[in-house]
Amino acid sequence: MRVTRAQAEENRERVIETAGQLFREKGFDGVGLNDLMQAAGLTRGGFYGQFESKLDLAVQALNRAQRYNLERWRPLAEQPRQEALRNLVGGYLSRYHQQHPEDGCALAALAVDTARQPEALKAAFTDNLRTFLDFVAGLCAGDCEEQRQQQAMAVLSTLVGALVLSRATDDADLARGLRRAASQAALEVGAKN
Amino acid sequence: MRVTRAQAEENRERVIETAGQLFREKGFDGVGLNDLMQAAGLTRGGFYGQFESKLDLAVQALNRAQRYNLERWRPLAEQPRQEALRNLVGGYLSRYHQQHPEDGCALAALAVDTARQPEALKAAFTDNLRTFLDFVAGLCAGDCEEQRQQQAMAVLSTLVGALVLSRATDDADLARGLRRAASQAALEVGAKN
DNA sequence: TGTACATCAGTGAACGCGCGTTCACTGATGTAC
DNA sequence: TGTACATCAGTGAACGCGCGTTCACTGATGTAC
Repeated sequence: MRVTRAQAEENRERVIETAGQLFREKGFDGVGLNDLMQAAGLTRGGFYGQFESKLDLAVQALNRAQRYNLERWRPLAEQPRQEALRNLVGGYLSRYHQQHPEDGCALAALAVDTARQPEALKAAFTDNLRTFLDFVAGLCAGDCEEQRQQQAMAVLSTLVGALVLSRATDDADLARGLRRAASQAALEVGAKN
Repeated sequence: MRVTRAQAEENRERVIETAGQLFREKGFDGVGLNDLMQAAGLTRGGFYGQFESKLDLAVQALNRAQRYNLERWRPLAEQPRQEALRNLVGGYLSRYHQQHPEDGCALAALAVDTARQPEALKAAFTDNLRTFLDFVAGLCAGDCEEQRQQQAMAVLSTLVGALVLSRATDDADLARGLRRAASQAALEVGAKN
């Protein structure tokens, strides 16, 4: 049952991406390696040929998911700042993003889970958080770098909080209210100079 | 091994409170009924004499934890609005709250977990969220109820996001930066009229 | 107030199940000649 | 280029363990007389 090296690498990648989706949807503890490998079209036993441990995979899946996620926002940097910020906020607090954690920001989907996991994962989370903050800071209107960093921290906190709360409620109106109110506040905070 | 009715009731309460702490610390999936009952000084088997299911307990524990939590903030309503809001924000984004989810806001500690759980739990979460939003709205400075509600949603989103992110990072400076920047933004948003 | 007995809070073993991880094995791939 | 063999990606059974849940049992509590 051996497989081409290229095929093996492709399998490995598919496991990482599938894991990224499943973890964001169900949490680290909510996904078994069996489900995971099956979802990637492989069998249980192959896992330890590809990864050191579940934690090892978690680190890679978090990195991958957030890298892809950032890549999707990246084009915004071409737009005028204010417009870009508006688009970021609008996209981040869209109904789609609320309803599809598996295809969204890993920081929001996995922050609480990460807080309960070993240092290795928190370190990876921190890297990704910093990268995203830098990106958001680039869309903020403050007139010095330090101010833009602070704006980015406030803006991202608002976005993540609203997303996380809106996902936890069963009331669609309340969820929309949260996203709307947070959008407005985030824009105000980020567009000041 | 039968026990006084009063004692039984006391045991039940202790299980609910212990569960509230453990769930906030380790998540719903991170706590087994065995650990839980042991932490409450009882044995595994007694659980189903007291509760219908783990989900049933989760609902009660979430309600209890958030009720206690709100009671602690309640005295702020006696203070002048602006001061009260400052105290709420300062306390919510304190280092202590960051480091002690088990003794803090259940909305922040369990939002992501709740999003992955059955409707019954999301409904309970929603009730508690509404109650907390009403309380926060009472400390906001907007000049009509609707505006204060929107301010409360934005403020709480900012608080929850900053808390959740600060807990997931291993960098104490970054965590402090997030709490600071979010504090300032939340105050600005909530104190406007 | 004292005795006889029904109630039921809590015990601890057991249920089937899925977890993360290990391992002997398979057989196509990649390599050496 | 063709053959012989070592490598190793992936398989599937098995490991010990803890999960949520069930249940027969115990014995002090609460109740009826």
